[in-house]
Amino acid sequence: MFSKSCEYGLRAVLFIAKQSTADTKVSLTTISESIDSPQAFTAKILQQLTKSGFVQSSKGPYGGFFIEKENLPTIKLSDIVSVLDGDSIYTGCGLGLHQCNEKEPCPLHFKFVKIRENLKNMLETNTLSMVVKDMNSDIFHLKI
Amino acid sequence: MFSKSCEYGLRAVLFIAKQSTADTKVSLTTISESIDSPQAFTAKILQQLTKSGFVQSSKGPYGGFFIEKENLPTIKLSDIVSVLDGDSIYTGCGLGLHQCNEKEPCPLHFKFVKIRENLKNMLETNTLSMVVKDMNSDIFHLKI
DNA sequence: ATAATAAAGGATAATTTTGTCCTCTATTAA
DNA sequence: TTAATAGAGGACAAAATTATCCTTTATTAT
Ligand code: FES
Ligand code: FES
Repeated sequence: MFSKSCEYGLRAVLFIAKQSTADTKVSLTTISESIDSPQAFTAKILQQLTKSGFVQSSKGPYGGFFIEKENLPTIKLSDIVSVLDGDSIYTGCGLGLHQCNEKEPCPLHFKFVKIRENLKNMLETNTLSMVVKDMNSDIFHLKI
Repeated sequence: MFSKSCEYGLRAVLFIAKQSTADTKVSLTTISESIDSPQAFTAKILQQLTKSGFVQSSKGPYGGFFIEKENLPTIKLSDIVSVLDGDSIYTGCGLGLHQCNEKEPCPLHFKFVKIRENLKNMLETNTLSMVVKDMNSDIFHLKI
């Protein structure tokens, strides 16, 4: 469904978001150990997310990655997915036709659209605050 | 959502299925031109589908690919997807955790499961006959 | 039998994705 | 001002996916 980059990215963002509710910055090492992802690769992904402004970073001792608390309610999961995987998952044809539209649809278009809309809706209605709140229940995991 | 192999495979199967309702065998060349896919690559995909029994083939002049008419109502889209992409799309964790289950779910598990079930249900309830029937309406395309 | 047709299959290549390594830059504390 | 820490970024490497080429095998008509 998502690329590895996007999977790692979402897990990293959720981890950072959770820590940020307690004003805790987290280092790359902590992140990659906590979400069980390849460290250097995760660094690249976090670079994209900091460039796009959804994640903040600070260098040097006591530095690390964090998300501004006031942004947690406004950042949607779809924002992260868009940065890392683009929006072909929302707009692309499920059968790989070059353009997806109702005028020249593939035979599965109207069936795919429903599923795509479900996914889009789920990712757009869930903000980081909302997911982090769930994560207070300790049944949820970001690794293994 | 699907790999290129699976996209080409589904398009090829739908094309073959449509022709098979008129007892017409189709050659690789015809298929790849009709669905706008790389010919040699499509051949590999069709090999997998013939090995797995969903598609038939015959060599030599007047040969080509076809699907037994009586199988059209029983072959589901999910059968094709399983052959070409496996079933990780049905059972894998959306955030890439090694195992997806309700005991140690990722924070998006219960949201993902709904979407996965929608997709699974769509692919399992649509047989080749059903999709081919739609394809009689000439608004549907398999290329461009 | 022979030539033509068409799929099967092996080997290889190109491209994309995934992943690593090393140096540079910024920040902090001592 | 120096040493230590931590992200940024460039170069490179491995692996997986996508794609091509060529030979072999089977079938058909002549
Ligand atoms: S054209 Fe295929 S999903 Fe819209
Ligand atoms: S554990 Fe992530 S989707 Fe089930």
